[in-house]
Amino acid sequence: MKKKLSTIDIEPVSHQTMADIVELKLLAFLKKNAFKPGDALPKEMELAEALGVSRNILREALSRLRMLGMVDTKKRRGMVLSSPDILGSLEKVMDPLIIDESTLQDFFELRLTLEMGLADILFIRKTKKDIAELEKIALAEKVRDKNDVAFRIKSEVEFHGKIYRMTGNETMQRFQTMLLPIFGHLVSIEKKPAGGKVTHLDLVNLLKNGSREDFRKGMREHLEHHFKRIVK
Amino acid sequence: MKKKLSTIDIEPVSHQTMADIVELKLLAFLKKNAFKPGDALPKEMELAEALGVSRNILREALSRLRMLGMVDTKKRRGMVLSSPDILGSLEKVMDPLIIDESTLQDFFELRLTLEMGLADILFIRKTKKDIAELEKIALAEKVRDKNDVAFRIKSEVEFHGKIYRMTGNETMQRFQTMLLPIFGHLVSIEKKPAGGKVTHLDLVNLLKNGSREDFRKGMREHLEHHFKRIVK
DNA sequence: TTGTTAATTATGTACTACATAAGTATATTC
DNA sequence: GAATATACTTATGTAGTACATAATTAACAA
Repeated sequence: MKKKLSTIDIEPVSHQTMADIVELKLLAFLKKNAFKPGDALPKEMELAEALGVSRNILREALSRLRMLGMVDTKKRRGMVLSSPDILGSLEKVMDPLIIDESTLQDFFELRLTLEMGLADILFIRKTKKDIAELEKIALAEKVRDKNDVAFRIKSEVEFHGKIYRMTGNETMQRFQTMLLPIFGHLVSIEKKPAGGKVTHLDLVNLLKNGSREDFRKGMREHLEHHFKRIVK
Repeated sequence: MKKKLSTIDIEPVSHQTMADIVELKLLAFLKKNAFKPGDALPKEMELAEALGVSRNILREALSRLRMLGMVDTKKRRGMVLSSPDILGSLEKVMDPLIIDESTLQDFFELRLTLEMGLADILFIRKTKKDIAELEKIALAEKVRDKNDVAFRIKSEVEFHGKIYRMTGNETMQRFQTMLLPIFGHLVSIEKKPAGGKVTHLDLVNLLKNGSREDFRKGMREHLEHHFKRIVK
């Protein structure tokens, strides 16, 4: 699915460098030995010798694992395996400008899918307090000029962001925040004032008084505009 | 939310190394100059000098970007920015053994949310051929012993994997594949024979003859067992 | 026990040297 | 003159050495 720059659709020969290989070997080493977070790793020199590469190369590979948050290193003390920050690397790469079109579309759909699936968790975790806050956001829109594009976008982000926060799922939340630029990038081209028949306020009321399914149907209507973008 | 190994919940002082800083500076440099895939980057020595670090350090940072698939380097030709493989880094880190419990739970919920949201795209993209293949998978389960755990798991993976493939969304598909080990890890503890009142075959029929909402309700029933795991 | 100092050591950074592959220019052949 | 072969150049890939730095340990003093 990855779009090639050239017209010839052929995979270039893989240029595996030593760092690439060492990285894979380290990952395999960690999995094979069932290392757990907190476990101490061998010293750089020991690893380098065992792998038969220079300390330079080893450090390039280690640097990658460090970036992923998989290993922590402290001077003198050595290296320890740690719980990686899963989404950290994703965040670094999430730039609409360098992601190819087809993947952008994929993420767009992924976000819509999430939004449609939120109802279940939402109805398990929703609290009166959260709903009140959400309502406040929705109400603030009423008093504003509907043609104020900047405000509309800000409000849109705020509302849906709040919904994700209401799930209590930090990962989901981060994921959504990460997807925002993509969403913005894709819909920025559109000129329509967006928003379907179901408003944010309607959604709040469905969350308050409606059923899970009612809310979901409302959300679907609300997102109808975006679903138009999905083609067979 | 990140669980600490120690009982003392305090953030350790950040040990930013030169490689960390250079990595960030490079990312900022790329974004600021609005580099697009295919654009040529300055040479290593030029970058190193501009940043005031040794070539070693620069290469550690570049190695990270290379891993992310953001830059491609060829001898003599230099470096070019490229469309990163977004999920590539995620796949490397997705190891249930080293991910902390709370994040695992988050991903579990994320997967359920996706599954519940799939109906919309599914009903846009479904084809007779795909449904027939899905039915074949579901039918194969009938003739097998229900206590054959290995087969049950394999079939479960196959069925839901097929559903994701039916979306035509490669990213979503990869994402699901990536989440499988986590799912497996979390449900491996359970002894129940899983499976709610709605079977795979029921889902196939709903996909064939039912509405979007019918299918979604069926899916919810089918996953009810898993939703039990989600607590307030 | 507490506090200070010195020695130790593994990581962090810099620098040099050379190998290698991929362009570029030159020379050769027909 | 076009095509091929050759030598040259250059930027990345890898190796090795040297030293700075911070954290740990040990020894010692108050």
